[in-house]
Amino acid sequence: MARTNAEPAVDKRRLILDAAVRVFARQGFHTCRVSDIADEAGVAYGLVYHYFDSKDQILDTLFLERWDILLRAIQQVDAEEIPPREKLYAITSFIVDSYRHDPDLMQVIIVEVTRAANTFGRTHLAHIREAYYGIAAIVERAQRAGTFRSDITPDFAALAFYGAVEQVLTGWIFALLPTGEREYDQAKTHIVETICGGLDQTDRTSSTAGRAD
Amino acid sequence: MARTNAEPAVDKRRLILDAAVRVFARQGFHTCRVSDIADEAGVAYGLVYHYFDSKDQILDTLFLERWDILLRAIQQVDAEEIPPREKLYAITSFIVDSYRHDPDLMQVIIVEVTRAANTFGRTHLAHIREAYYGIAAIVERAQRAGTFRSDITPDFAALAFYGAVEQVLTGWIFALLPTGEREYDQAKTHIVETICGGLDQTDRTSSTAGRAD
Amino acid sequence: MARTNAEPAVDKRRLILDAAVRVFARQGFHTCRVSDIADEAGVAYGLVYHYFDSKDQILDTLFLERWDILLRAIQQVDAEEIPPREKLYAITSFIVDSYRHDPDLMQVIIVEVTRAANTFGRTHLAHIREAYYGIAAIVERAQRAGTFRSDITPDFAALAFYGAVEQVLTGWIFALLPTGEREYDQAKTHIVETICGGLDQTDRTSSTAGRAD
Amino acid sequence: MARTNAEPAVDKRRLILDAAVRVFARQGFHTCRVSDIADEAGVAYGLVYHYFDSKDQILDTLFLERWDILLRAIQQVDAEEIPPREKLYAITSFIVDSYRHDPDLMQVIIVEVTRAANTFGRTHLAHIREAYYGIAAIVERAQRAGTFRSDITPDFAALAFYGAVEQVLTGWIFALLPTGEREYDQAKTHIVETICGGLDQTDRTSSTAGRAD
DNA sequence: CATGAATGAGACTTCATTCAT
DNA sequence: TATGAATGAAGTCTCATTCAT
Repeated sequence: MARTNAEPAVDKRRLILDAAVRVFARQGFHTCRVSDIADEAGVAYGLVYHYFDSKDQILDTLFLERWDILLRAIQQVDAEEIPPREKLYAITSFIVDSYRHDPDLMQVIIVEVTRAANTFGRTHLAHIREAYYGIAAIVERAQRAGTFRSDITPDFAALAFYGAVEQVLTGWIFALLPTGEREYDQAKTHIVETICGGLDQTDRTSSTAGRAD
Repeated sequence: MARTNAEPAVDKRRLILDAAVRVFARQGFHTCRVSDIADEAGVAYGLVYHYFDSKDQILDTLFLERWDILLRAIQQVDAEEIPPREKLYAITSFIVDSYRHDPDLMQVIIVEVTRAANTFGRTHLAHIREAYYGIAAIVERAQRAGTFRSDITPDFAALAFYGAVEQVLTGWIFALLPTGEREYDQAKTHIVETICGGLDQTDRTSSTAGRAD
Repeated sequence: MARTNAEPAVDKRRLILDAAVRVFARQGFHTCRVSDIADEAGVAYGLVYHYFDSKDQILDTLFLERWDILLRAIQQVDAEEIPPREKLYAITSFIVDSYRHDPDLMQVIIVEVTRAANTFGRTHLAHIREAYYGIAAIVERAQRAGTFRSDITPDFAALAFYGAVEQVLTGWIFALLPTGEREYDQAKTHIVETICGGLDQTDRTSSTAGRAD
Repeated sequence: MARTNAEPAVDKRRLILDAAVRVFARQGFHTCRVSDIADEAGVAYGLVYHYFDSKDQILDTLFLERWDILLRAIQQVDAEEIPPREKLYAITSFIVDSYRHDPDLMQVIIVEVTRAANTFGRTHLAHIREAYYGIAAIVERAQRAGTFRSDITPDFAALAFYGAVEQVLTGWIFALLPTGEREYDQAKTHIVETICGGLDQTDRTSSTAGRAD
């Protein structure tokens, strides 16, 4: 008779989603069973199907929730009046911080969706592509402004940039690269430096927005 | 009475491997059944298990066969006395040409192994890592020679470089980028230009070994 | 609105076990399929795996359930203050009555476990051995009391006794011996008479606890 | 051009049978594959099927070869003019010595045929039964001669006797009883003593044909 | 006789999803 | 909402047997 308002004590739907993140990260989407998620969330098996139509839909939900935030971030960054290099830095920073704050979720999104080209990657190709387009738009504008070289197509540049970022995150996920606060911040600079400045030794007087460490 | 030597008329094992490449590329590893491979190869179901212990082992075999060739190519390139930028170009060229000559096989390797971080990628992590190390070694040497900047770790640079290459191939596989002879050759230059020269507009008089288009 | 307690209308697990007894007895463990059990029980295929990990585990469960009862019976008999011959009679009686009351179950236990030395018999050797030990303990005590001769080791006597009992049941199972209420009761006496009294003609004034027929 | 007579250098058929005995004893009939037998025999896979119609037939052959020898031995024993107790001793002795001389073969016959009631035991029931009948005939004659008691049917006595023998062999096979030359000889006496003399303590002046140890 | 590659039916087990309560 | 028992389709792998050489 207590709680009479509509708000439930706990949002079971959220409970399930959060549990799914942990389970997917730990066991992988295909290897885990729906019962593992229910167990992790501490809810009954059937309740998962009360809130979600399928196991797939849980991952879809997790991905879309987060990816939309990323897309909006990219758009927002592009709208700002800052140099393109800073825009790319901002995007890199957003992604890296996303991993820093919730490594499980980002691992799931990258490993199970973005890199899972044959399954969810294919399903969400349109969404994923939008991120590329957003980045390509930044590149294109920079090219028109003369800040970026024009002999590399924006699409291509966007792919290379995103590929580098994703690979670095994959490196963290699979312990190919050291992790840590310092590494995360360095990575932001290094990615942008690599993609914008290139690996070649040149006379460098300015660095990425003074963030060089 | 012809063929009297021990060589069989057709190498059924090879037949199965080649069929598996087509089936994996078309349907994906997890989606296809072993019978699909047998049907595609035109052999009996059981023969697949005569030559391979499991469905997994078929993919393992395909991956290892090809990946070892890549690893050797990287080592060979590193041993040559050419500028680091040309080394990276040679590696990129090798990978892109591999895709050009057998897109199905490269698709399978990338989509089902290299990017399938939670399944085969994990199994073959050690092999995959060796490619990174090979590239990192090239970067490191270039840094010591003063040709590459030294503020980006070789491991990091290798990951970014390989990430860009793989993402471009993924772009072709999923039609995010246009394909074609011209595109393949351009991609080689662009990847190296992006990673080595950077996206920034600078005074560029020389390009990658005269291969600029 | 009737049944409101947690007790299910029918215990499906029990339903499956009982069906398995009938199927194993009719077709043999190796010859039957899991679907045969499910069909016999009138449940879905998957439910069998909801309650049991494997087909093997079903047989294990059936065996262990029943064998533990036998072991307890042997222990109980040994604890009583009756002559050793009566103890052996009680054990024989218990086994024979088990067969009388549920011939299918006893057939399964004997044919598929106890006599299946290479498969389940090996798995449950420790349990089976315990029965021998229990019988051997009775023999040993009788030898110390001077009731049984001491030149035959208890282990050996136990094996011979159990072997005779099991062979008689096998005789019933495979129609080598006539079955029926009368035969079951006679068998009890005859087994004990044979093992304790021997086949030799002697001056016999007393028989097994007055149960001679 | 050497060996021109019809006799082959080695009897491959025998080679296969002997190998099968070892493989069946080691791995069990159901657990081993036909290729295991071929490997053990050092012959090609297909040759097994040149000499035998099926895997089953190999076991059938092994069993029948040996069992016929046993049946003949029983008949021969029964034909002799010796006391029934000595007849049973002779049969026991024959079986125990068979195990002593070729434990693998006897293990296979007992474990895979005689005790495998649901598979080969059923197939060869008629043959197995003949052994019981042979023993029962001895008992019956002894009953008519007044040497054996008449209140136990010959069939029943035969089953009990054979059951005890088989169980003792099973005890050796599965290490429930100690093995060794001494144990084998003692077992002969003990089995006959148990079945003929009984476990009861009585005034015993004569033992089994002076073979008591 | 001898070889071993080739065949293909068969059975277990998994697990996402449904549904009655 | 909440529960978890019930469903059944799907796919891998085994291995006895056949057959071309």
